[in-house]
Amino acid sequence: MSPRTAPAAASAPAEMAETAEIAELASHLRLTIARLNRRVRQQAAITGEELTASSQAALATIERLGPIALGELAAVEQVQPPSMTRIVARLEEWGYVTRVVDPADRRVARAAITDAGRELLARSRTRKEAFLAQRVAELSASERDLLARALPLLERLQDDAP
Amino acid sequence: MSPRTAPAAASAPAEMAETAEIAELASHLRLTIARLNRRVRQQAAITGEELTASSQAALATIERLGPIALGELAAVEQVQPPSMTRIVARLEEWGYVTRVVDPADRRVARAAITDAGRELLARSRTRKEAFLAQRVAELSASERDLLARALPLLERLQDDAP
DNA sequence: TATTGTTATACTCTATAACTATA
DNA sequence: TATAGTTATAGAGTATAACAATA
Repeated sequence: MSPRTAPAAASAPAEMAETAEIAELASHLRLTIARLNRRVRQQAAITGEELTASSQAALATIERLGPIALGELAAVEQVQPPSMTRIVARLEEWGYVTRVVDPADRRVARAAITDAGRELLARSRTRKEAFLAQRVAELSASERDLLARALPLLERLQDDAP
Repeated sequence: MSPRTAPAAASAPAEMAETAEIAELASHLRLTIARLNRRVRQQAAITGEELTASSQAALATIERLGPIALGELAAVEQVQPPSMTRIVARLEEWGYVTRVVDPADRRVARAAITDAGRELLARSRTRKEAFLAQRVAELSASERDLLARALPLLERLQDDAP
């Protein structure tokens, strides 16, 4: 079974307190995520990061899921198809992906990563000069460990249909 | 002293591995934060959340730091002054804040929260129907605890000048 | 002159609606 | 007809540059 628990209602005092605590945590998380995201995006613009977070996330997914249909990619990345069309068009323009029409069903366009794309991802993953990496480096080892363990939870919060 | 450590360079093999791990963590964190933020924003738009994350974050800071000058508020929220002018103008329009000109220095405009603003914040903090709150509720108690402990770290990553 | 905030303008990201090509 | 993707268009959020008011 899954490690998730889903309280249906809050009746006893303890459960009500828990519900309030959950709502508070969610609210706090939302604000923190938004602020941190803004900060990172701004800093990336200033220091001339190579890709925006959306483009980089799409590229990472293209690398991970091989030649992937744009519709599927849009679903994975939680954006609408037209947005993904744009993102992939730009990645292609810059030489990080290629688009191949599926021979079996010529309506389908698949995106595949290029060597340049792979190099870019590898580079960004080891960029120790980037803003966020510098900040992470300022944490203690145990704090980084805590962050690393919390990361899968953040990913799960955004996953589709539980 | 602070619990932070800042390795100046990576010379020994162990340090190099650590540096790579830090960069990887930062990269992963960036992508996760961006995706989660996108998801939350999108969902908020769909379900008609009362305020966007930026506005709500600004409002929360106005509540916390009392009548605050717009420039200071912009610095705290990590946005440029013109952006904050817009955000506060909208909050004022909707009746959640008031703007008062500082009598001592009439160039300064201070934003203060209204009763309606306080009520809105309280409401949003206990909104258990919101997308993120539902997802957080699906975590186990120990997972929520982990998240709660990681949150201050995320806040510190975005703080100014280490 | 220097500082605080505003106005004017533009850019990026993303969405919805309408369209094209293929099945 | 139904589906995959694209084009056209619009809106939110934020930035920079130029400006006004006050010190």
